[in-house]
Amino acid sequence: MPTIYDIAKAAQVSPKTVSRVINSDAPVRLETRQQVEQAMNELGYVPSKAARSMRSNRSGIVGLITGAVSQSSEISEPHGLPDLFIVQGIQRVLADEEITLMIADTGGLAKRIPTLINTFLQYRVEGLIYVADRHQRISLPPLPQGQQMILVNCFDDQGTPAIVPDDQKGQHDLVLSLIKEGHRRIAYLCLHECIATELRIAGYRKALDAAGLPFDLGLVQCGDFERCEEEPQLQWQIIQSWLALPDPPTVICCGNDEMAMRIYGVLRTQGMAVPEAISIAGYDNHRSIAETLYPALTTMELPYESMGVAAAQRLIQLIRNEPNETPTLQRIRGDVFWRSSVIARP
Amino acid sequence: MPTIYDIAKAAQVSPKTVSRVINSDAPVRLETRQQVEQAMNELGYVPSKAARSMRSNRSGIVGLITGAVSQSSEISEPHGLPDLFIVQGIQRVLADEEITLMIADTGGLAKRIPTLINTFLQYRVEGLIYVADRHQRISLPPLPQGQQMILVNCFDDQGTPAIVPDDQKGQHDLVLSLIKEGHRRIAYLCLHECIATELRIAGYRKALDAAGLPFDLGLVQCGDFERCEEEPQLQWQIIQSWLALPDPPTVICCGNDEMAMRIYGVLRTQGMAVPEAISIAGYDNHRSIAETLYPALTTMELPYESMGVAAAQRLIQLIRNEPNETPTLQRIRGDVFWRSSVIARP
DNA sequence: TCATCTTATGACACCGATGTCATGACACCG
DNA sequence: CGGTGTCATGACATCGGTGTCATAAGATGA
Repeated sequence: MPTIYDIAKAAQVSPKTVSRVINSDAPVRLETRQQVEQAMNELGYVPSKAARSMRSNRSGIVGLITGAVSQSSEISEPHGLPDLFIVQGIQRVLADEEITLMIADTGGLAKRIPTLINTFLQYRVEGLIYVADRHQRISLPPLPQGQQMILVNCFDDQGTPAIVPDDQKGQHDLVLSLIKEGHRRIAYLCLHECIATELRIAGYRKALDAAGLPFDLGLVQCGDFERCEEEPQLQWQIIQSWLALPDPPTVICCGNDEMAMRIYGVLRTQGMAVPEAISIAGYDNHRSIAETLYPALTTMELPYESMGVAAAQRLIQLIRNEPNETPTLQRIRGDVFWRSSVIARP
Repeated sequence: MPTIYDIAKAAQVSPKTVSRVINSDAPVRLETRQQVEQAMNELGYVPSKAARSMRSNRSGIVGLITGAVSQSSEISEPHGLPDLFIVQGIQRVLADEEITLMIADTGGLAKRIPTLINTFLQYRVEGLIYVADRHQRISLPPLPQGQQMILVNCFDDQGTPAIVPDDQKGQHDLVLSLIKEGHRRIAYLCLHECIATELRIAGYRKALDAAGLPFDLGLVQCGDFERCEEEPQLQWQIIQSWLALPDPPTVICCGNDEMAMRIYGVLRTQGMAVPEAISIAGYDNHRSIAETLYPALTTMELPYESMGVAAAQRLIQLIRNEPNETPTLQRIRGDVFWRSSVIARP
């Protein structure tokens, strides 16, 4: 691979002049410039980032760490991996700023994180991004003084800037649009207990309150049985108990689109048509499910791409030392995606 | 960020001795080593890859380019993105070899590829990996002499080493296991015309041949209507025409798991139970669909992770200049995942 | 016409690591 | 006791760029 010295020799100028042509940071005579450019083309010159960043102390690299990390377990569950959209959002913003993204995966093992961070530090990354696979509280090892970091889909107690989905507002908006379509009895088949579930139940309740509808504790049940053998039966039992009520629900909100997909199966096995017999709503807008299901699924977007964009923009602000008045915890809102699994009620 | 000079000063030795402690490539007196190590801990020393790679000419980086690139179109379709598994497989192998992966995304725009490659060359990557989002023929710009590259999920005409799924063997194995379970009339609702479809139809036919079953052209139909409004009706028309045959199929192979999911919906709308009335098989083993559908979907694995592993291993061989007798085009096989959407026929 | 300024260029040091070679202190051997 | 070998360490150059300063040529102005 040729260097500026090779180019300098070929163009019969000094290396510094070649540098000036490359960076156009000082005037160069047209004729000289052309000689240099010709030499660069002929020799196929590619500048060395290593040499450059050594001199300038700016690597142009941002490091990203992903993986299923929680304080509690080390289970790497086969996740749907739509959190890749977060990465895509980040990537897009960084690419525009000519920043290169280095990605490392924990493979679900939290203990690998310090090693990964260390590798990134060796490359003198200008910033770090940690992406969790679900909304959670985390705790990462301390970083060297001055090293910028952003958390995505998670947050910590040390005041690290964090980007999370606005789960409360999300469920709130979804339920509110159901109410607007005439639904009065709204069941919620939620996920296991976690931060997202907690927030979403709060949002669900708030929406009912806002519409002056009563909150019926019986209409909120955990429908997440971790895909065990008996899950369909257990889910059907819950639904049956709801249907047996004097005032049964007209729509079921599911904890996520995957659960909604399974509920489609359960209902149809029992001869209940969606949405004619009962409406179904999901959460996540996991497009390969929501758009593909038949009928297509009404759902609330988990704004992964927007979160990625927000994270990258915030990190760039930090790197450039620009002033920002964003709160530490930045909540990103999604949209309701209205499809045919919910029908209006008079 | 401290350098070896800072460490050297603190430990009262020469920078070279610090280097020796770090690399343990020459004997250092125990006492001296401890002084140096203490200084490194106290100052929080992190070696600079940039400086290192400049001296050694080895960056320890491999660049990966992904994105929907084809010769024809520039449409970035909302793909299920399970090709992330390819990246994970690659990542895992490279991490073990202490190679860092840099990932760039074309965002579906082929014209960005030269720029991305150039960026990687600036970092002096030791190898490049190009991952396509579906099995296809591609054509990439030429690389500098000696720059190693591997294609994944695609291949070219220049003899670049490539890793692709063995689509023919895959469909062949799937159909063969259906036959083993007693199915004699096997319908195939395939995807639009593409390399994978071509190969899979060949595999389907070969399996029938091997079992001495006749190939009925009428049982192979394209069921891919690009999610248009009328798709369910069109698909049902095809299925209806099959059911009207004097000897109707007992199982339908779908072009992928997404299509299988939609067929579940269509069949149930028409009051047909899966698998009692008719069995369904998919392709891809897109787990968030196959395992979540009810009943769970029998399908052929698209061995993305294995492909990633194979690609990384092959690249490392190339980088290390190890001899290898692998053919240019390396086909990776997957397994049949037998679930409850197919029942045995007597 | 000479001082001053601008333009175009080069010489040289430096970023942070490592390879090469030199050197001083011992140990060992004949 | 002198020659040889090993061990532990340091001086110095080098990788490929860029920042700083110097300098020569030509333009401008008093």
